[in-house]
Amino acid sequence: MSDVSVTVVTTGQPVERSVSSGTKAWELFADQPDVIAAYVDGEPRDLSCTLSDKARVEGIDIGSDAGRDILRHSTAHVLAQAVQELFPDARLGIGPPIADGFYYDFDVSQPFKPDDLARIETRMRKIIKEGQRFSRRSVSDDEARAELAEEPYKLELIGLKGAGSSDAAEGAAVEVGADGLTIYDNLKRDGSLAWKDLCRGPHLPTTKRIPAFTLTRSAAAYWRGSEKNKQLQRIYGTAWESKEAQDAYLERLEQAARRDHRRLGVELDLFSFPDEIGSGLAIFHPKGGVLRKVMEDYSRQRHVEAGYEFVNTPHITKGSLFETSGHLQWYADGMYPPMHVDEERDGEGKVTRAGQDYYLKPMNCPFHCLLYRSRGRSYRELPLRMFEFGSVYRYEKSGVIHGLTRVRGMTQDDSHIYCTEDQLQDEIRSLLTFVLGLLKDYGLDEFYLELSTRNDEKYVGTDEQWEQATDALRQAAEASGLDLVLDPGGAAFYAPKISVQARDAIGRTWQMSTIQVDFQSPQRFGLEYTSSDGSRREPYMIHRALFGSIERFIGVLTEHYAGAFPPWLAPVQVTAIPIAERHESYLAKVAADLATRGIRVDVDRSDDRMQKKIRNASLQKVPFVLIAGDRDVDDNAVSFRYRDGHQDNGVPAAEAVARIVEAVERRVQV
RNA sequence: GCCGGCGUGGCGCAAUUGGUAGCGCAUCCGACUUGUAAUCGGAAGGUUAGGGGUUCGAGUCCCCUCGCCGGCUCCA
Repeated sequence: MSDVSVTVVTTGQPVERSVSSGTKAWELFADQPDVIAAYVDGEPRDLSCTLSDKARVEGIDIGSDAGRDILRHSTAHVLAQAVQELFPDARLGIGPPIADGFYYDFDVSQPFKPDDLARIETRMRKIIKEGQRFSRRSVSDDEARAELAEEPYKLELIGLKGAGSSDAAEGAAVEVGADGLTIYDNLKRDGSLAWKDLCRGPHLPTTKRIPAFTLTRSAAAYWRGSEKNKQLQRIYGTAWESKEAQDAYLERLEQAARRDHRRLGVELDLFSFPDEIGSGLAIFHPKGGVLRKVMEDYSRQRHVEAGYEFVNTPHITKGSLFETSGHLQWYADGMYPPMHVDEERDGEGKVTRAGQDYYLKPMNCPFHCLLYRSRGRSYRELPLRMFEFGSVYRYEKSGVIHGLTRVRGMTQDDSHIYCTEDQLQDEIRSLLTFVLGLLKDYGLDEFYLELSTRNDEKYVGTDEQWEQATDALRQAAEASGLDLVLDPGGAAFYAPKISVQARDAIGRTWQMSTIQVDFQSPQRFGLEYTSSDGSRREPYMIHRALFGSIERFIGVLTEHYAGAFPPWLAPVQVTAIPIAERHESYLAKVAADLATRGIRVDVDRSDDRMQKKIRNASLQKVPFVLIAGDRDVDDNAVSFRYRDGHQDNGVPAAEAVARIVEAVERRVQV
């Protein structure tokens, strides 16, 4: 038996090894139980693959990103096997790994019920216990078609194989690679076939190598992600390299649930959604109202400094405005239906006076275009920056409404900038700086940008216009130095956009600000200005919202801070707690001092015990708790208690006031 | 919009096979006045989301509407 030479890479160190011909990858890693697959010349492969001469082999650890993907993908296979054993009529969709888990789609006559998930999970554990081997074999297209004759969705994927991955469903790449087709057989200990699936692989060596998994939920999902297709039943699950890793993940989910803004909105008395008003329509309670006011006030101040002019426009308009803008053509479904007014009829019901359709506005831009057009404009007044907290109403589909982050009524911090071609680039760049600076002031400081380009099936305007607008945005985005991610086809019908994505305290990203360069609206509204040479020109228009909407931004910040807002945003900044009733008047004086400095302070005069008052202030996440008893009164001092429980006792009252005022003014977190 | 789940006082939860709606917190009243996350006692509060049906009897079963939750699709 001849030897072959392979290079084994462990922790970055390549080592040449000579092994006998026919050696399989697993033999190199026999002493490394965490290695479940290997890169062979850069390609992920099963450990059962045979190594060729000069191969470069690197083990894939089950706990690495690549390893977890393989683990989860293999677990998805076990799920599918269990489902087909329990529900023989179930047809297979696709089953890829996803962030933190996996799913598999099935076409079944009856949607899965919660009880079914429990049964399926039990069956999966049985399969795992059996230690079935994942065995790979190559097949021709015709062989695959013959073997998978009962699986119409797999056949469809085979048919798509050559068509380019963009046509296939997201996640389908794990089933069908660019190369030849492969089928994975699940073999029992005795070598008999338990199950098989079309799959590119690689997989774990055996089902026994799944250390921890759980099925999380079932839901419907459209085949290949299109509403036009049939809905399949999707089962989601998660799988981890150890029980501990899975527990940590489940704990993270619980932590995330605890900072859910919908829950905190109730607990902190910030806002609510009374059924009587309607879905997706929030009311802000006094504490949420203060938060909102502070956010708006600061935003207004920054807009004044940045040279914006403040405008105001109504909530409703005749439909013709949105015919001009094109919104009725493209987004009528997303608008509240019109109010038909002023129509008159005679006794026989015959219309004697035609009525008018009024719409709730879903956008502010057409109004701002009218504002621009209200008189002749000179190049001297450009760039003209109009700002408005504009309330808009969108008839979002019932299934998408979610707390404050997806609502039907919202207030945008909306702005439209009209400028010359020469000013466009500078304007976008300074806007980006402005946006990022503002978001940082609110405590978000990790960003990347997304560039959404034309949707070829939904747009107006010429190729040149789109190219120019997209280039302008791309250049500004690249100049920002932030990571830029492409979102092909993600633009609105009238303009490409840059969106600022912000990462929150637990690593989730949220789309915040958007900046769009629009050539269409100025044209549709016939906007122009007189240039220095006396000619009439069409201005460029930039749409931008920094918060997106105030509602959404409050939702995001609530989750980012888990309700523990920095002092400048906190609805109640200070709660003063007397040790006993006789200390109330002393604290009232300190509180009055704070109040004159603009601090939002409450003295807790309830007849609860002071321990209870501390608990209440903690639950309300008040940044500063000031406590005073005999010792403090005698020393004209107060004792600080911070949200993390740490103490700072005997602080002179004047210093305490100064400390609080400074924290608020500097907008720091405490 | 689609699929599934759910809907009990302000909030969080109970109510055996259909058999007279309970608890904790919050609220109100009273007592207590205490140095760092829940003092004690009492009172009040619900047409069980709304409507219809089955039944001697419905919070429990069936239908419709509304709303919420989890996904999918969508998001100007």
